[in-house]
Amino acid sequence: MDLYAEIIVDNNSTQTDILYTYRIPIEFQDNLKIGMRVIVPFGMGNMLLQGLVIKMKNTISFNKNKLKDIVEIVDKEPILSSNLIELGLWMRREYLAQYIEVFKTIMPTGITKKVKQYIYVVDENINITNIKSKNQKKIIKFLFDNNGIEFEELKKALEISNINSSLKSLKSKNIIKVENKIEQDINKKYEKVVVKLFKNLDIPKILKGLNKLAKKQKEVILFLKDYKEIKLKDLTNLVGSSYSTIRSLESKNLISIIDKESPRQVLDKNYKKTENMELNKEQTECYNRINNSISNEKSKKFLIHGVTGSGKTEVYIQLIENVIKKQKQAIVLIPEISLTPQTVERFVSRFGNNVAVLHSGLSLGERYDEWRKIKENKVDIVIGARSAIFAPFKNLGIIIIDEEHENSYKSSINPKYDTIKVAEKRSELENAILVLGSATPSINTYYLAEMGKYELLQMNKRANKQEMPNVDVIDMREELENGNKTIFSNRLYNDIITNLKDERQIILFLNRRGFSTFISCRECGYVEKCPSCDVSLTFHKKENWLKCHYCGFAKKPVEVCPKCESKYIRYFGIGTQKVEEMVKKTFENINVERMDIDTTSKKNSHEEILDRFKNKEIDILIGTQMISKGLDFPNVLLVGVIAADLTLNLPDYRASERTFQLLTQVAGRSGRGERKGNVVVQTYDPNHYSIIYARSHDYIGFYKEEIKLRKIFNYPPYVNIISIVFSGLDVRELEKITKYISDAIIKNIRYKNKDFDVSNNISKPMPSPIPKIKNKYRWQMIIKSSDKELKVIKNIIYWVCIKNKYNIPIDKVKISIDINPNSIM
DNA sequence: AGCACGCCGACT
DNA sequence: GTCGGCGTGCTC
Repeated sequence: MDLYAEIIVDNNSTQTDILYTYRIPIEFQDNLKIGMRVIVPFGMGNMLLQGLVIKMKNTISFNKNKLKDIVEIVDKEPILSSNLIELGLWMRREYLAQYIEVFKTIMPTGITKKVKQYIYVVDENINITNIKSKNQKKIIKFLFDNNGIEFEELKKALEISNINSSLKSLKSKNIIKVENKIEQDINKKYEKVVVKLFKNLDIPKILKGLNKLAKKQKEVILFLKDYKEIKLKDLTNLVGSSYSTIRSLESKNLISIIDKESPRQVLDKNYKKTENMELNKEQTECYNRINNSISNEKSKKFLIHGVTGSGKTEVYIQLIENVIKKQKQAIVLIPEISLTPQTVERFVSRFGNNVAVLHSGLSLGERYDEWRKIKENKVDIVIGARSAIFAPFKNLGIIIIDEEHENSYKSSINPKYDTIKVAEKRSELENAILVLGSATPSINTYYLAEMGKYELLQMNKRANKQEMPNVDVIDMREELENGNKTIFSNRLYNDIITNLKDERQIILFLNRRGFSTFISCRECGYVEKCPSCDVSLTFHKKENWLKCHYCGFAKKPVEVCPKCESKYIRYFGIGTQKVEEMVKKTFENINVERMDIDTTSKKNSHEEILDRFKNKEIDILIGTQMISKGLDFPNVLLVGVIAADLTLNLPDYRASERTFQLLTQVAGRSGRGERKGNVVVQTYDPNHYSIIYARSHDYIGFYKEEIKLRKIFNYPPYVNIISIVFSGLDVRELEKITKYISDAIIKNIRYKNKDFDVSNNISKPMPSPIPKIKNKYRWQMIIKSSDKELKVIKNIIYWVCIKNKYNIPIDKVKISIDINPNSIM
């Protein structure tokens, strides 16, 4: 019977982004299934590539002569379920990505197999004088000493420009042969294990049979009495014997030494086991509502809006318990930055080694091991950052997304997917429950809850009946008028003093790192900028460097203005480094620590700082938004926000939303113990609604105000935003191409829909808010689209920008398309 | 993307 | 003739 497979080929090009059909040879027809990887010949050179089987069928609609055969099946079992394949196909259309990009995201990283070619001389006694070509002679000579060398190595060693044609010619003359071997990037980790082959009953007999001098061997035999098998390393350690002792026992067939796969240990197993906590009234209500749906086994979506400290995690845990009882599995997503041991511990201490953890801190091998634990049904729960949404569970029961509003749920690389949307889709495909949770839901999600797409569950009280902290807003303009030029208002200063006296710990928050944001000449106004990006350089005092926060460029600060040679160089704006310095200057004999990207770049430094804070070795912790999430330190009664305006003044439609979320989250770090906490918010804009509502912990009030503005100014959730960013080295060319593309898109949209309001929904192409990054100029166009029109517009963008229907010379520019981006900057 | 093919000019 | 360089066009 004829059977064909449609395959995604492992080739990173928009031009090969289609499904290719291959014939399935008879001998593979029984074993090949959708979701397996195969090796196929591709292109004119029949280069062997990995492919993923997406569909199977028994008829084809085009010329059979073009068909090639699948060469080999890679997997014994599908690595992707049909649900995950469908999810991937959906993502491709939704985010205008390529097949290969999507499926590389869904598959575990590094699983891709590469075919390597090994080159051999057929006859080692060949007479090379018969070979006329210089290059071919060179190759054969080299192969005499390096027979069976890998192709890439040969290429590197010989530096022959057109080595492929020389090899081809040699091959056709049967002088060399090429062997293909499939190699995988990551190898499983193996460990030697000793298996007992004798019965305990026979021990006396065995001991007698051994040589009198074989003292150690006898010890080992006796030791093995209590074991069926034991790791070689443990055995030699515990008995104090050497490997040779064990080996001689092996030669006597008393034991065998085998290589056993050992999963790398990602979690520290020594977490204390904890029991369920009793749920309060609100938690119980919430739990029951969701649990009903779990019992009904019908896909449903929930949004838990619960204030900071309302005990959402405990509800999640008890829901998961029930899901597992039903033989189903659970995915728990948390934002990357709060994926600290503190959060993971809560789940692991309840579920033990039934949990797999996936996050960016893992090595490729570790990640692969965790993935396989899920795949092989060794765990029922995965906890991880956004990519854990693709965990290959077979019977998914629930997806929980905590801190639903977080930016990191939107991917900024292709496919630029929104985890919330993907989770919605997956929960529908798998018939699972989706639970989103947040103290400050994103405006989008809350709107959808109001529209009935999510069932809204409110938790307004803190679980241990703690009171919400008191938030005071300080007008920094008044402070200045009263002659206070420091970065601390009188109020914050006094509060810090009292809290230090009471041996309480303090968190100070400023969402900007470095020392000064820009330096400029007072005489002529010259500002030091990055030579390859169009942004001002940030001064980092500790390293005495001006750094570019976009490309990492760094230089020593100037003492004289390079433009007018004036010595009056001034440093403007404050960052966390400056706050640190001011704290040290103002409050003596205290321990201060700063936590931002600059101090936490080393592995584990994040945890180390938090551990020291927990052990009260730090009095004042200063940090960026890194410290706004999930930290639960009962000894903190004061949180100070140095400048709330930073996020507020960004030219982005979500600036208010961000500010409100950030203030609420930071405030939530205060008063987690028995006593009521305090928050001091310093700002130059105390009457801004996001600050006013954050002060009274009034999410709903904020939401109502914000959603009104979104409607008036035509922003999400009322429209979708599509951002297309063009970047290239030549500005004039970039501008020209951007305009061609923009015109083509507008023309097509008009053609499809005469009534489309182009002037209100499509921005003219213009330079990006950051017009240059890493020497590449950036132009941008923004399209607003209703849900109804979105599909058509995306399709137009696909044909114009990706398939290049109009033959615009787009190969010189990079086009990045982002559907509903995090920010439009 | 990665490769072959074809065309051209340079070099033995 | 052979080799290297480069532009073009295709990949089931």
